[in-house]
Amino acid sequence: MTLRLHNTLTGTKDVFEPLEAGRVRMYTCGPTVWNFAHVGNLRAFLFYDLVRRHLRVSGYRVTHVMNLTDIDDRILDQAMHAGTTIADFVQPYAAAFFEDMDSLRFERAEHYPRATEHIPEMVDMISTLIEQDNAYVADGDVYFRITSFPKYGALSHLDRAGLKAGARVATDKYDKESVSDFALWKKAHPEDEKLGAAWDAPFGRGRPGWHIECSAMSKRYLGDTLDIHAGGVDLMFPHHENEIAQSEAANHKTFARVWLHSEFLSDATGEKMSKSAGGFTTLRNLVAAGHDPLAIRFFLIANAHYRARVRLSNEALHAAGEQVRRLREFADRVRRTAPAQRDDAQLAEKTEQVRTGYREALDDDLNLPQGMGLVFDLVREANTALDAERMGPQNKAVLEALLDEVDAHLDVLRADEPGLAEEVERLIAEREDARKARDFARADQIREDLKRRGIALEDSKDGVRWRRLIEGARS
RNA sequence: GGCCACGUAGCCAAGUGGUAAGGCAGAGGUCUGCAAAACCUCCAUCCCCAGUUCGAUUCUGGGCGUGGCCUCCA
Repeated sequence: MTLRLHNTLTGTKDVFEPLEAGRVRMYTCGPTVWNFAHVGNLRAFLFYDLVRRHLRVSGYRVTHVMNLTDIDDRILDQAMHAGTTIADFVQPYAAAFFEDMDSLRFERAEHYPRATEHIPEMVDMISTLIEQDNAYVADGDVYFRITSFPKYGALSHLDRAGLKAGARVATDKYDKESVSDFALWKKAHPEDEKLGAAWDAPFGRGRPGWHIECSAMSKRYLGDTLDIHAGGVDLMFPHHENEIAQSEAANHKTFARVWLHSEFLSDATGEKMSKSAGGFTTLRNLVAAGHDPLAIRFFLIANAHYRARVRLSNEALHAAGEQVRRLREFADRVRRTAPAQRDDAQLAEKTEQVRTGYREALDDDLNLPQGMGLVFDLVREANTALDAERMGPQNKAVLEALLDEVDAHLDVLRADEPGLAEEVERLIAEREDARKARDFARADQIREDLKRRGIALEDSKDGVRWRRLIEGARS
């Protein structure tokens, strides 16, 4: 099994090999906590989650760093309007971010550094860049001198000419040597003091520019060279390009060996979802609309490949919910069915086939959608075998192992409410008595009552089963 | 204007130089006290045109369409 990942730097799927055997250093661009994360943001974050899970499945020890940007122009603006400090303004959104992460079952990263807690590291790096003439001070601001870094543009494949053509920004706003030079440090304004957004530095009091935090914090937690750096495609330019310039100029080492970029989520109209454009949907919105967070998780990581654009729609979300339901139903059935005497050779072969194919799909640039196609194919065949009572002990063991492997990525199968309400069991028993007495009216009434409370009952030859209805799938 | 993706059934979507996974939705059926679940059957010549090839949805060129980046942005 060799893992291949699509590296933006080379534009091809390359065999992944970390610098240090068995260990992966990964940095991923996290949220700017000026608002709730929207589903598009979450897609990128969930992509990081998939990467880290698969690395771990592949046997690597992963050190994953995901930053929280808690200072930038938007935060400054908002805090000003709210009449608070940036720290106070950001707090609820940072908390909301972690709540969203939890309800979507992100696996926690090892570090979540915040920009404002790493000012000294940034100041150090900026000082180095100034000493080396990679940066210059202009009227209290500090800029990175792009002409000092010839490789600039290698990641996004933009050349200087293209940059100039695209430079439609108000260029006279700053004292930059060149329009494409970017800010490392911004001079403090009087308002910044009130917002708690100014720090001392040898080159003058001020606040950090956006890009420097990632360079400084990744160095602090992961060293000069990262194995993997990931983010959304919109971060490729200029953010990641600037990170490379800063880090490589300062450290004289390759910054990141593999760059992974996930595609956008578009809204119903097919356009990119973005906070600044206004029309965006948060996880809270979707949950309020009746979608299960795990259906959303499934939709975002398993419905389409991470490098394909995805359009958010109720129908697609519903489909994802059904798929999760089907998988859970199946996993549950395998678990609770007593194995037959003998194993079924055909089922054994199929399971092994799917298991191999699934691994290969994931190793091929994390093609989870393809892997799921195989899994659902097996679900059907295995259900047939279960119907015919052909699942033997070995079959069962391998099936369960496969489901565990799949859930190592998906994480939608494990239940989060282990202790089943005793009351439900009691009502089921009561309904069974009613059925035996052929009092179907009473039996149906109990089933209806439970359904209204979000619990479905199913009669099977192995007895009555109950399950929680997925939100939104209630009818 | 520059650079770059994508266009597969009602919807979502994977994929391959040799006549297209999977899921949702829909139709019919088996099973069942009813229902649910499960299973079975049905449901696409892969945007258009030209070229390369024995053969292209898959390669090349052109066209049309959609979208992204070039500016804060996952």
